[in-house]
Amino acid sequence: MPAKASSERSTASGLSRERIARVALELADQEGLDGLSMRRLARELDVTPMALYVHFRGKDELIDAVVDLAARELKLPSERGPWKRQLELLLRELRRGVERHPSALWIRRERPLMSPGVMRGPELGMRILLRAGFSKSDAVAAWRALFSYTLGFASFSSTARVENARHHARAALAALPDDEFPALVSAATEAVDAMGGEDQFEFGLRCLLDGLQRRYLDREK
Amino acid sequence: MPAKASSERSTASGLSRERIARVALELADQEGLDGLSMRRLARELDVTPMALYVHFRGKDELIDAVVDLAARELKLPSERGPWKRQLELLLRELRRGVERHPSALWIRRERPLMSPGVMRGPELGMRILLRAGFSKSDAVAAWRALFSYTLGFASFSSTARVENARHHARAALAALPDDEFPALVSAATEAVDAMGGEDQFEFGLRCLLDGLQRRYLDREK
DNA sequence: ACCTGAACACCGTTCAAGT
DNA sequence: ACCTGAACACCGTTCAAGT
Repeated sequence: MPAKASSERSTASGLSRERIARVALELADQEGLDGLSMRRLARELDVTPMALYVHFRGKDELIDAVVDLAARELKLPSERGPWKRQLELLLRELRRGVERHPSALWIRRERPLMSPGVMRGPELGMRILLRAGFSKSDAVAAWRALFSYTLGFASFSSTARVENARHHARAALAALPDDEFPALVSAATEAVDAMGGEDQFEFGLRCLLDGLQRRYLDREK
Repeated sequence: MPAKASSERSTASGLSRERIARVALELADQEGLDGLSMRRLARELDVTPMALYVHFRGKDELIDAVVDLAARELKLPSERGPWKRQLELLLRELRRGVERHPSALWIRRERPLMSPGVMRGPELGMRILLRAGFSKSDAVAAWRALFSYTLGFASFSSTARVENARHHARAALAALPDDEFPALVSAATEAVDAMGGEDQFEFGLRCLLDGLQRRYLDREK
């Protein structure tokens, strides 16, 4: 019987694309992106490194599957209520997804991954914007801005990183010469306290949404 | 005589933190972040891998020096004119810096780097915001949003990546089932055309600045 | 102080072989 | 079709030794 390529049937040793990707995601979550190696993953699965190459062409393909898997976990919000509220919920969920699987974000470095799993978020975002009255190209621009802000915040202000980073930051800020960095030194306490909070994220997000509405929607009235 | 990228003559013992970091940055620019290895860098410098460890404790310390070097290249704008204009110029320059040295961005993954070189930008940003009338904690929040947006855009919408990515994106969007992704498929042309332009960046930036002004400054009047 | 050379414990991947 | 085992060309870093 011919098997579909994407079928999740497990073989004698219990290996399948599904299972490999899931264990790889767990491994990356626990040990960080550097901990996710083909050899380490094979060890985790009690299998030879080369066994993985039966299911994936190489590490890149495996990694794409891992990111897609992580993206599928997102619980997309319902499409009810004001458009700004819908986008808030969507981007909050996107950020929480990245928070859960930080390494999945850094995996998407050079090549843009556009598998169906990862495109569910963008699809919903575009739908909300189009329905709100944005033209196609305005909607694309608006989504781009919202998306950049959200992933940028998750990348450089993640709470996970912040917990480890806070004392480091405090020391680094204290070490800056205050004749050269007066603004930073004077606001050091505020800066450290403010690192990576969910509130900070939501506040910036609302500012961006306000601005988008003004520039794209209100101008025609 | 083999043509070297670096112009200055190196004597037999001409190794220094400065020179090592500069060659490392060139290497990362040319070959990507994966091309920057201690062994490869040593080969480039006609030296044993271990010679580098005389000047740097390890790869992490070297990499911090590389990022700091890249950050020092930024030509910060003058502090004249309206505050929104000043921030526009600053963040545009920040984005261009990342565009010039894409790998420097991805280096800052786990640990937050706060060397004097990289803090010049944040310092100026904070100064502008404080002078504009933002309170300390509002200024921190505002900078955080602007910074996240800028680096997020540079990370996920870089023109460098886009040139390589455009046809890939076109194919990937075309491959999405349009009953499941109606919004994306209908705006595919706009989405591909709009990828990573400088205009897109500036437009989103202005929206964010507008929103920040409304939420933080105008509310008190 | 500055650099070399050998060594250790890792990588991703190819290739030939086993079942 | 699925997996093993050995091999190749890489890593970062330690340690002892040379100058």
